[in-house]
Amino acid sequence: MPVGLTEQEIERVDELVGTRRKVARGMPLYLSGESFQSLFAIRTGFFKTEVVSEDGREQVTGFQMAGELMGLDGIGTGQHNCDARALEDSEVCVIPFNRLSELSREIDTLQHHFHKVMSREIVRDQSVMMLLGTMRAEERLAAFLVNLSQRFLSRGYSATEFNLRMTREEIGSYLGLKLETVSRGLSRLQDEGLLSVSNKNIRIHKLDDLKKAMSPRC
Amino acid sequence: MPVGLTEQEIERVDELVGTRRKVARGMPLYLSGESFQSLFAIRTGFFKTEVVSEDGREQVTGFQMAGELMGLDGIGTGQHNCDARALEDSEVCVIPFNRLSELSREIDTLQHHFHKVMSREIVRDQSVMMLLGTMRAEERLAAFLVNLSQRFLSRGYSATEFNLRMTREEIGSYLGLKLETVSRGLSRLQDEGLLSVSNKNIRIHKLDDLKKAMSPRC
DNA sequence: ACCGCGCATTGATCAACGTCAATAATGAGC
DNA sequence: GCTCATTATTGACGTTGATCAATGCGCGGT
Repeated sequence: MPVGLTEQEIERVDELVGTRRKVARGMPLYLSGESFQSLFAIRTGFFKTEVVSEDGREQVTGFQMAGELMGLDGIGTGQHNCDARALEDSEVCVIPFNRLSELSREIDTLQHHFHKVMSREIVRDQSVMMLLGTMRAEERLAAFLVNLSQRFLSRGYSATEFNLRMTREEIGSYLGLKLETVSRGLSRLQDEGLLSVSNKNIRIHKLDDLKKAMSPRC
Repeated sequence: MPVGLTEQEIERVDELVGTRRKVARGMPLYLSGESFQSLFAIRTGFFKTEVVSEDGREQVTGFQMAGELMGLDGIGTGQHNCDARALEDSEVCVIPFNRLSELSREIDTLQHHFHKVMSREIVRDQSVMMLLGTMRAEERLAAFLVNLSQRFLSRGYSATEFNLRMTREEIGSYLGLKLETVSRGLSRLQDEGLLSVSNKNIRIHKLDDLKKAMSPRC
């Protein structure tokens, strides 16, 4: 949350958070087409966001964890443009968007912070475009795991040992691969000694080499 | 530009636009790493945005035309995160970001409009992710052409006859394909009678069928 | 108007990934 | 603790798009 606020301002930002909401594993936080009213800040848990095209194609557009903001895609049209679904039992803070708008008009630090969050989401999406447009299957997997690793680390968890919350199919959808290719890729990274896979449990042995595996074949 | 403003507000939004800037074909509007100060609204011309990864990979992340806003990616870090380059001689309005921030704190219509623009950019990026993640080469090409067609139409130009401003290689980079694949795809769409290609000139004969060509094989 | 280089097209071959299929392992629910 | 459905692994094979290569064309610059 933004720093550099007066105590009074902090109080007002606190009261901005309307309610909390629990979302059980597998349940939607919101669905595409629903009216957009609020943003959601994840307190605990893990989500995926997924877009469904007219012809029925599904694409996972991201995995979100504690501290991240969801729902930004709904501002433009007033309707949510993707489904957000909990991958484990989760809890979110509900942030009514019109109150956020009002308050950010009064507290410029809040305004600036909000703009930064939106901009970073754009940059994140662009790096996924790069991944999908230019990387080979094993490189995508390595990039995906390194990204997860860094995000766990920044939350105080281990960067080298964690449990995946999503299935191979969901990983594949996110990375533009089929689930079999994801499975083979993980097996291959394991064979190369970079990590151990046991179902959803990942132990990274050589994080440096995994980072190198994001780049074209050595 | 936003509607529903008083005359006084319109004046103030007008004075927000600091200067204009001309960018010759091939020249950068900004480069990755440069300090972010302003957003740019395209008055005339055509741009591409491109990200370059650490290991040297390049990915075109979008093509922008008159009326569209560029530079949103720089807000989060204070530095531009991609290159923006003119594909033809162009002119932009320079919008100093700190003045936009101030003014949007006073004019809520402006604030809301700005938030919508950012949100739509996120949604646009997600639909590119869908394209890159799930579509086959010819489907991507069809989707690309249909998108261009609609954007020309909404600007008062022909939806069925236009000139591409970018090379096959740039199209390929955007679509996650090699330039040869782009060329073959265009030839194939031509053979199927959906359109005519003559270098950069495109004439769409069957827009409906082209839209259908975005979906999996019939 | 001309020249030259960048851009586009097309063909042949190849590798990566998808598809289809069979089996195994896991864990959620009773 | 057991069972079944879901998820994951692995193999064999097919297809798509990448790669390599050669040729032709057009347009920008002088």
